[in-house]
Amino acid sequence: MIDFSLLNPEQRAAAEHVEGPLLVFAGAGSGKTRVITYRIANLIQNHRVYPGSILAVTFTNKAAEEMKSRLGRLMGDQAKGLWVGTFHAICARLLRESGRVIGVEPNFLVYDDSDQVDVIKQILKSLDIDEKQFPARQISYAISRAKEKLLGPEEFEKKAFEFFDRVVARVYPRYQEALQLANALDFDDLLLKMIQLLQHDAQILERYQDRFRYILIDEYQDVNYAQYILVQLLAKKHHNLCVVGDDDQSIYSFRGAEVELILRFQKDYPEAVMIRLEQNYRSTQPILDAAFSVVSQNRSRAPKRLWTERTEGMPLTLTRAQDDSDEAQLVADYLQRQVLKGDRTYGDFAVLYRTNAQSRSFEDAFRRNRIPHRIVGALRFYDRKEIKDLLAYLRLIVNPDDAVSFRRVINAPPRGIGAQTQQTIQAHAAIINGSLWDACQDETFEKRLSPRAKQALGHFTKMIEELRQQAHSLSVTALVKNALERSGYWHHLQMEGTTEARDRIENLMEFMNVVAVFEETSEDKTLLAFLQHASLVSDMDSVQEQGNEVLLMTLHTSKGLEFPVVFLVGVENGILPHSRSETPRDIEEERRLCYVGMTRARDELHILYAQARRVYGDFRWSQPSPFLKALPEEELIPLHRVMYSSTSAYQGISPAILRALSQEEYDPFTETEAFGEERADIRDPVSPESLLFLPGQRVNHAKFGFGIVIRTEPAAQGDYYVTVMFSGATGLKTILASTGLLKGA
DNA sequence: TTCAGGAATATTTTT
DNA sequence: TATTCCTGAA
Repeated sequence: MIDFSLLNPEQRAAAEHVEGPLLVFAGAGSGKTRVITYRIANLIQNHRVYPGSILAVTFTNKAAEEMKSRLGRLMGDQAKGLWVGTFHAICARLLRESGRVIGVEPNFLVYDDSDQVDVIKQILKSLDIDEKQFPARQISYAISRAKEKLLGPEEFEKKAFEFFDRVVARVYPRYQEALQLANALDFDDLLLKMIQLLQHDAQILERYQDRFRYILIDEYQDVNYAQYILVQLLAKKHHNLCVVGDDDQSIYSFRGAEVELILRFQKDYPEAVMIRLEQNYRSTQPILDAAFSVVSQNRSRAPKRLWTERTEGMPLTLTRAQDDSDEAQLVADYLQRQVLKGDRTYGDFAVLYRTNAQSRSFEDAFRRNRIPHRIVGALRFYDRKEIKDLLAYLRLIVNPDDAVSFRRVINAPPRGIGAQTQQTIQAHAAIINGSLWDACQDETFEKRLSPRAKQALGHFTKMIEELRQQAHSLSVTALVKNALERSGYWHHLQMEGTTEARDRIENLMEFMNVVAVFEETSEDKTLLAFLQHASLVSDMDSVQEQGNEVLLMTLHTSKGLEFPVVFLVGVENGILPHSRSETPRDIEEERRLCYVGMTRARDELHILYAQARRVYGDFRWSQPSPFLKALPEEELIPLHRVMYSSTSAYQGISPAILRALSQEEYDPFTETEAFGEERADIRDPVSPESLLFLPGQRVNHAKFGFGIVIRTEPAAQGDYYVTVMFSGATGLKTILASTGLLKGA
């Protein structure tokens, strides 16, 4: 039996809802996943719903995994047979099951964005369109947006009036043909084809409607139009649709997400029950208040406000830094102190920023200060060149007609098949109206090549052909090994001997681990199954294990996570909101981004901005973000005040006391005083250089002379002991940092 | 064919 | 400032 007593009344109402549409507004940290899992458990255990008739859709694999494991914990084997997965994974699975009737072969592979761009580049070349004027990326983006709106090439063509769109309209149909030829679907196609399938065949539609009697969509504020239509189709018959989301956390409109769709839910389903989860189990009240004051400036949002039982808490800090490196140094100083005092460990902190480029100054500062840290999500595992190359080999083994993979590996590593030869292949393929692979196999083709190229190409095709043969008998692990060896890829990397090559080799070995795990856990152990699996998981959760390190990430990647202490940095006009956001709609999304960042914080939230920063090389002045004007000013203190106050137990002390610690009133919006002066003024009494000692550092003592710091350990009252090895006969001594007898040397 | 150096370019990125 | 992509010389 499920114990509902752990839920608050609203959570419980949502979890106990059985029939009919349900809309749950689940604010940040409101226990959303708990509600979802309890509701599913309730359906199965108390209402005898067959697990296989429940469909739970998420946006990320991580969320899907999380849900599965929590369901498993809650009810063990009873959760078996549930459909839990991302939109894309579920569509892929269903299309393999019954996509044939609309011409989708079950062995299709999925093209990711860089594959798309590659295809489009080729098309641009063949159409003689200038890539400078019409970048492949932008065209691919335009096609993707069209598909999200369910516009096929013909429909798009009819609506394409602008110059750029006219070009897109020429590329789009060819792009589709190219995918068809390679038996590939892109991410958007997975949804598009699924919808086509359901609209094409009433029987199949009804079969799926009956199969998925209970549908649950997580993060509903992020659905795009295609996903919305798909959900409508599936839920049409039984109306047992539960959507969970938070319009305040909609930050993916550039990927096609439409907030309006969650706000419209009650119009779509007038009988829908609406529940708001407003109790927050994560942050302190000051943090929630500040976050609310920011996001409530938005005009288009459903009314709601988070509250918590954690009414006491450290007030936010708002700090103006001199420039970006000063900003990073301030953060480094602050967190280093907390760790030295024993109040926190490195893993308690997260630095959140708007753009990836901002990570640089923090990396520099953290490295300088020997602060363990990790940048999250900058380069995804499957986006690495070596991994993509290897995957291309594997895809080519499964399907030699895959043009993208063919081009990718034909000369990687360099094997003497250069641009000239590749062009010849391309041209011949066009003549015989076949794939690149077909062209190489064609008898009349060889005459067109130089002997040298002929030999090189012969080696290549023979190698692929042999690997293809082996695919029937060998395990994926063995195939991967063979592919790396036979292709010369492995050897090539080994020869290079650079650190970079070493990294690549390491990544490839990590990849082999992934393969091994797949072979252990998957039922279908074929290479095809592996590729299909790999194309839908990008983040590789397995290598993301936590260490005790400060995490750095963009605001986007921070969604769904939480940290004891959050530094929200670079909160400046032009960065947050970003200068590229123009319309009021854009600005509202930027504000939500700010809100998402703020609500990641459990105990402490520190907001920083710089007066100037280096942008693409040159210095530029910045202004604080207009979003900050919404913050309750009387609650704000700059970080220096907290840092250099003699009170160690800053946690839990009242805002009044903290304010009293500061000598003067602090107004974050006046730009009058010279910052340098203010800074010196604050730092002088106890500058960080004089109090912060790290192992390995050289120091000078008033009496003992020179020495090297061996270790530091927390003492009372925020102070700490520094153990130093002094030169000469003095040897080891332990000195209390606050005595001020030690100086950096 | 390859590789080195110069020009162009630089939000966010669940799948 | 860094990175990527493209062009021209060896």
